[in-house]
Amino acid sequence: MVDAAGRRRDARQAGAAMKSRDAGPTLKDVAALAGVHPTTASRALDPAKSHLVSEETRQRILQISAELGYQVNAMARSLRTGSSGLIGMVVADVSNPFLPPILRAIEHVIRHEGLMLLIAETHDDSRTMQEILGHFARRRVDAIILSAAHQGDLEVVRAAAASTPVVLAVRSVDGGKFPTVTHDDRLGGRLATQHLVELGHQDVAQLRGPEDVSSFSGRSAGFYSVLAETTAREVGSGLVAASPTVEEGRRLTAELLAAPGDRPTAIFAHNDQMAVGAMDALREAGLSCPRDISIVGYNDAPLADHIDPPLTTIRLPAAELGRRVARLALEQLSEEPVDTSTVRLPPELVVRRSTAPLTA
Amino acid sequence: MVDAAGRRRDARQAGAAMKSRDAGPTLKDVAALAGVHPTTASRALDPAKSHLVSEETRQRILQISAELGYQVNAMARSLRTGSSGLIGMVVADVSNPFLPPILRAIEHVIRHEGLMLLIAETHDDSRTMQEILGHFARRRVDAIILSAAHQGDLEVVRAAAASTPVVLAVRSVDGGKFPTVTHDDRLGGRLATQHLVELGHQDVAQLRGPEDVSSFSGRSAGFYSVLAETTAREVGSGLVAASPTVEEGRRLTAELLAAPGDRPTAIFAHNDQMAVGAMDALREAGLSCPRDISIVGYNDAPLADHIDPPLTTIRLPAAELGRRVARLALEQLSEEPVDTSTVRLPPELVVRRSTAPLTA
DNA sequence: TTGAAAGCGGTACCAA
DNA sequence: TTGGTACCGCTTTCAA
Repeated sequence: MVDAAGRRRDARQAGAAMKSRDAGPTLKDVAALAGVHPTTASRALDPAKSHLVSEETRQRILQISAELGYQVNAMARSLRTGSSGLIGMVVADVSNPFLPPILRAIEHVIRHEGLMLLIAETHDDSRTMQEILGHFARRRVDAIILSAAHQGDLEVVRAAAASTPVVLAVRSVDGGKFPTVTHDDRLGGRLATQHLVELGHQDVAQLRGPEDVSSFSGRSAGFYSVLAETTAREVGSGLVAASPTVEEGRRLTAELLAAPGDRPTAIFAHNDQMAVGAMDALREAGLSCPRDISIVGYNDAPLADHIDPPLTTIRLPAAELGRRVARLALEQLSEEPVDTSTVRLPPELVVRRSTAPLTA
Repeated sequence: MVDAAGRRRDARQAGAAMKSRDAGPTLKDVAALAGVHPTTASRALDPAKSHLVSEETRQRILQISAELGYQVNAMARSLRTGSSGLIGMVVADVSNPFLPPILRAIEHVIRHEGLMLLIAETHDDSRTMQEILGHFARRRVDAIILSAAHQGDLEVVRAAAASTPVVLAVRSVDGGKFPTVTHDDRLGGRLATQHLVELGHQDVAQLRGPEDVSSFSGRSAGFYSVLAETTAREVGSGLVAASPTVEEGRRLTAELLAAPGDRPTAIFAHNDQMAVGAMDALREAGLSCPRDISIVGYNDAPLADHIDPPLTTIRLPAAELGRRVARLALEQLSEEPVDTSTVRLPPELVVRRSTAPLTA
């Protein structure tokens, strides 16, 4: 067996039988076997420049490259060209059911352009986010898609944006000038609340997510904007979940039901998990949904249509959002002037059986 | 404003106002400002070697580095050291609900070691998988975690493993010698089927996932192994889903119910989505679960405990599986002899209300 | 159409 | 403890 490179093989003699995987052919190897200069080999293998090489030598190089199983070293290339071909994506939590469809759309667009997506989770921890942004900076990602921002992260995001283009997805940040694609949480909150009011409900509660996340503050704003236009009123205003989980939804609702004073006849939960938790709490209190209390969720999570009762909820335009975010991120790669406006896609109301007219 | 590097700034004059983000300080800049050789700066910034530098100069270098906001160029470093610090993870579909907890565990371990996880989806398409493996190869990932393999991918995986250590997760591949961590699908299939048989069911059907995926063939094997030990028999053996979705579960079950001959009194669905689809089909046929037919799912997806009726299912040891996979992948980075044995973690049965004793 | 030289930003190795 | 040199693998620029 001929060793094209003839380097580093002595290690075999010295050490114990090492895996032979370490080396891998380089462009130099390909060039040597083809009897050309590395530059020529480089040109032949680059579709954008292969026209500079005679058809004959091009074919020879291509064939040898294939025979050797040559794969360019992306790090060497990136170092030289200044572009890593990586887009960094920061999410709060992959298991949040609205994310996968968005990720899928983004990845589709990104990979179509020959780039790769680097995904990392913050678990809504600001320090973790900073760590991740550091990683991304060191890897010289070409752009960052950030869908894990809290309002308090403004300065951190600004710092990251100083060295790498940043696009905000899903969650916006006030005060910064970042290109953003989200969906209209305020409208979503309005749709949910309006639906309840139209069903005749006058005593409405909401289960709020953390208010320093734009998604949740937007939903709250929508909720209040509808109340302001009607005679309906909020019951129990302090219901903010530390994290918007099933368990928190259950706990907050149990508190709400146990509190003295009026009981709501409808609840707007800021996501489906909390809505489901609310259902649990009702059941434990001997109440029934929707007979005693109507519930609206948010996100239209998988199986939300199969729970008992099927959940009325708000659906996001996930695929469209993902595509837009990806395209926006790609636009940042060119030297064009950056559009820092915010795109807000409209969500829609999905009516199922967890909501019903108020029974006098 | 002083430019430490003094390079490439003329571009500003020439072109239109460009983003000033392109440059970023280099090690050379740090060294120059600190009045030392780049080598010394490199050592000072590497915790493993900073003891080779006098405390005084070390502090100076650290401070200047911080002031400049210096971030090492990971590509340059990797090129020289031969290690990219990336682990490539190939999954079939991020939205598959059993994945996020596994990803989380893997990411936790990986990031703890200072590495990053590169995640890509195949959508169960073999060509896409090859593309992804190509990407990973070019980026010189230090190891690949593959949880998207089909039995037919043996050669492709082997090829990838020739240049990069590969660890199989969740799905195993017959015939190759790859270190593997999965859970025991055969046992899971047995637990589900045994549960049904113990409830008195004699006419049992299964909704099978694609049989070229080890997860599903394992579950089938478990199913049949229990039948062979009892007097129970399978109803309608040809029920293989093209993809294991709610809709496919509904369709196959509708077919099953419409077929002439005996009707099963229990169904083992190879995942929760198909189980839910089966429930839909029952309802459409005017039947009730579990009164007429008991149903067992697989994976214990989020909200599986809240659907109507709450789903009896099999739960995977996701976090443990993720940790093991990650550790196994990290082990491959050292030159140790590789352990190619397969670890199979035990799943557990979660009994809810979609299964009930056979009513004579 | 091809080649030569330089350099991207670091680190390994050896010398001082 | 510090510096000098070479080089990781590729692409760019300029010359032939």
